Amino acid sequence: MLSLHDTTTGERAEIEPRVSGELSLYVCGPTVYDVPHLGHGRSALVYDVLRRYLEWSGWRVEHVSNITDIDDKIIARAAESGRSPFEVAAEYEDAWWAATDRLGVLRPTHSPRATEYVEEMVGLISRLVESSHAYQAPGGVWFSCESVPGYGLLAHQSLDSLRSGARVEVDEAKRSPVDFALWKLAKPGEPSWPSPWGDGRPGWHTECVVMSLDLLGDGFDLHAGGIDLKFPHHENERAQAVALGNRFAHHWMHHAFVEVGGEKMSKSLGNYLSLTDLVDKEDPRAFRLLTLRAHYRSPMEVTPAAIADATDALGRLDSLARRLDRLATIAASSSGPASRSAQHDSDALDRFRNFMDADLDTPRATALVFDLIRRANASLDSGDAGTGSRLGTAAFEMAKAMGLSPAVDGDEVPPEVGALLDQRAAARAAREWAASDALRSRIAGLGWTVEDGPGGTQNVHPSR
RNA sequence: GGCGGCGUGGCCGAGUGGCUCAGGCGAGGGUCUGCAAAACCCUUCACAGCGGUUCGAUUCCGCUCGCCGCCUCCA
Repeated sequence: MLSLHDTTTGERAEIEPRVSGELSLYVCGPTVYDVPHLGHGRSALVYDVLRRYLEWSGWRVEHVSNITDIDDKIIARAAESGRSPFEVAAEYEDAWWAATDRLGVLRPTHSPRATEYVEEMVGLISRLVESSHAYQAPGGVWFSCESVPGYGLLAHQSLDSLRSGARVEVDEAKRSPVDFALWKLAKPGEPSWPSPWGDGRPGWHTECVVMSLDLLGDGFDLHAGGIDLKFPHHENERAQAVALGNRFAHHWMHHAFVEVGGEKMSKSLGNYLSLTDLVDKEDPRAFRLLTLRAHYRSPMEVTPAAIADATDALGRLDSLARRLDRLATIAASSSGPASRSAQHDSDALDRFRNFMDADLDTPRATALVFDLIRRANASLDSGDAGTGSRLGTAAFEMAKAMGLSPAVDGDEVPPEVGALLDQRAAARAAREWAASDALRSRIAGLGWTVEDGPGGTQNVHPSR
């Protein structure tokens, strides 16, 4: 049974879903004002792995992740580029899906946009005003944090200490520095929606409350996001929901940052790497493997060396896959009984489940995969095809449960490469090694790697 | 100031009160191969510092040093 570290208690707790075998999951998605960076990619991957693992285990996962498509930063971006905020949001939402698709992240079951929920947000804010949890002031409507008992649950701080540490200016007509905007009145030229308090737009913290409750219902199982969202964003979401009598999320989980030289990667620090660039230039699986090898609650560095490291490691996965494919082809063509339906190694799969169930210990799960790869190769080397494919199949099964698949060399060898391979086979048969080596170089120049075995050329695949 | 976290071998990065102290990458040596590649085997290796608890600590406690995050928008 899956247990996860819960932010509210600071302890690991077993996930007890509302409906057995089903997880309702809400993940805070991106504000689409720029291309996504590696930190956003990690976020998408962490919850993709959670979801895939649960689905692999037979659960049904209702996964909601929002798109914040109206926000001060989007408006600012639009202003500086002479476009409408809606054009800006659409462009970067496209970039978001394109990048996460390349990462192999499953699309959420629902991905609501903030602008689709403005009416509902106005309704929620109205109820907060009516129940005196919110107040109108110049500039908009504000939420009164001290009106909610237990404010600070996620921050693990009392309202007093939050108030004294607040770094925000106390102007803005706020009654308390911790209070936050529910509704921002529009300045001239800004996009706006009608409301009882005047035309304006919702504050950021309200959309997730409305959308999660609408799509998942109260008491949904798990609310998740980056550690920076813990406070104030999630605290404020919870405060609104609780103020209106909701239980809100049952469990809370937060993942750590991608860092650069020990510092948080962020737009404001200017030290970010674009996710879009990464998935264009590198094997997207390398980034997934890196996120798997670091625990989700630990910070991780993503350097070019780390990407190269992970890419090389993936080579082990791919090369075993080719080796087993070859074996299966041989077995199939000889219609022999050998290793046709390879059985999983159930002991290994049990260990895998234990690791994953223990707060998603993907580092150990990944280590297990690579250990199995080594053992599978060793078995194959010793001629034990049955054990080799059993272990290898288990490794691939686990990798799949974490969203990692061997690269399939689907594309056929192009004719010019095929011709060179034929020439090389002839040269080798004639023991003309110099000619053979020259041909291998030419083939490599065309982007293909040749691997020979005792009986001749065993494998040709695209170089990486 | 409050709250939270980090400091592991050449590098990345797990984990644990003692047992052969993950895994990947790298380096060196082997096996295999015409040579390579791939694969396997072997070697290399650590727990920031100082105290304390303990039969025994990298793992627990305290302190020191260094670093980071949140308390403002942020995955």
